Amino acid sequence: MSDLEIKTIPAHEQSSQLADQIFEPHDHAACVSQTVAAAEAKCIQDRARMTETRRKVLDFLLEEHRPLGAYAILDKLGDGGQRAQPPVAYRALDFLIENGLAHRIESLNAYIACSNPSKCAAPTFLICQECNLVAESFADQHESPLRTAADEMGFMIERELREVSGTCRTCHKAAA
Amino acid sequence: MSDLEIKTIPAHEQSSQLADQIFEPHDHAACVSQTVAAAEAKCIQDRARMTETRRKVLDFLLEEHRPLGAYAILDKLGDGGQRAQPPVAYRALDFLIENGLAHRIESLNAYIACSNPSKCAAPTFLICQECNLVAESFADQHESPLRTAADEMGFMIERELREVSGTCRTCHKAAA
DNA sequence: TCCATTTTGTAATGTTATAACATTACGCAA
DNA sequence: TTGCGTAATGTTATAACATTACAAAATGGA
Repeated sequence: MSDLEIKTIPAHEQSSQLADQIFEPHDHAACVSQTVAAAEAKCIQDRARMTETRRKVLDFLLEEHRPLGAYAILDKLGDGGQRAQPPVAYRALDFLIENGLAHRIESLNAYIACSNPSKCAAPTFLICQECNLVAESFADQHESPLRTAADEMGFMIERELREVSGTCRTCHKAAA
Repeated sequence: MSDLEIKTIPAHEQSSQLADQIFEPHDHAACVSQTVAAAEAKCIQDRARMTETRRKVLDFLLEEHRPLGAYAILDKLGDGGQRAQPPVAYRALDFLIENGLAHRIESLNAYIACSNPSKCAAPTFLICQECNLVAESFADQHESPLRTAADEMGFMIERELREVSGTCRTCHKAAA
């Protein structure tokens, strides 16, 4: 752990983790335990089984707010010994994604834990190209110009993918 | 060519090809020649070289409003004979993308010709999961909730990726 | 014409993802 | 506790997508 100054977030605010806290020093242990708790609650509610492999993969994804490639996950699963086979990681990832506990970042071919399993739907990702941290924005997208355009042409939206790359405030300040 | 009814689009409107025309029968020959003309003009303007391979790849991408995978392009380049090596396709695609003549659809790992090289910036893709057609929407995104959220947290946007999957009007009607 | 730069050809390799099928573990009811 | 059905995992093979490296050829300008 670093000895940077840590912001403490009141418990009642933690469940609505703001995207920009990701890009700054924060109480990450709390961040993890809170997300794990939400994930477990969601599994119980949805009668989904959180097995050992799935749990491990979720833990790996939660280590940092940085996406992991499938093969990085396999390496971690192998842990120095023999590396697990691809389907092991992909199946766990499929489970986590189907149950809203993780997301795939299409522009990076990589995966990240959902930072708020209880209220996440159609998230937007903010990807900092400097520090590689990725935050989820929960900004309401119901009124987006895109939805209006789709509506007008009779296009039924099923899945919406939004990924934004750029520079976070912290990295931008550092560069100046 | 099919003998479906064709809509003729006045020349002065062709340069602002509407996304929903993609999903319906339209004068595709005009569509192609118009886009090729715009692409050539852009190359001259930007002092970019439209070589034979690049031209072929652009032609392949223009055949239909459907994305092509890199290896499909390689097959077409080989044309029954020996298949070209991956870098041949990827270099041509890089060129086309850098010069705004083609786009990569991240959620499909595939590529599509830009339907309006002269005015395309930060497009949104509408992907029909039934017919696999992909349209670009040029809806203005300057006022999106996402931009506001990014602004507020000091995140500098460099690249914006928007891909929407669903069902186009034509396929939706057909299903009913 | 010569030089510098861009483009092309080709081989090798790396990375990501799925298919197919055997085996094991788990939840539950008899 | 046993047996059964389902879910999950292990394993092998392969498909699909992408990059690196380097030599040869073409191109355009001095």
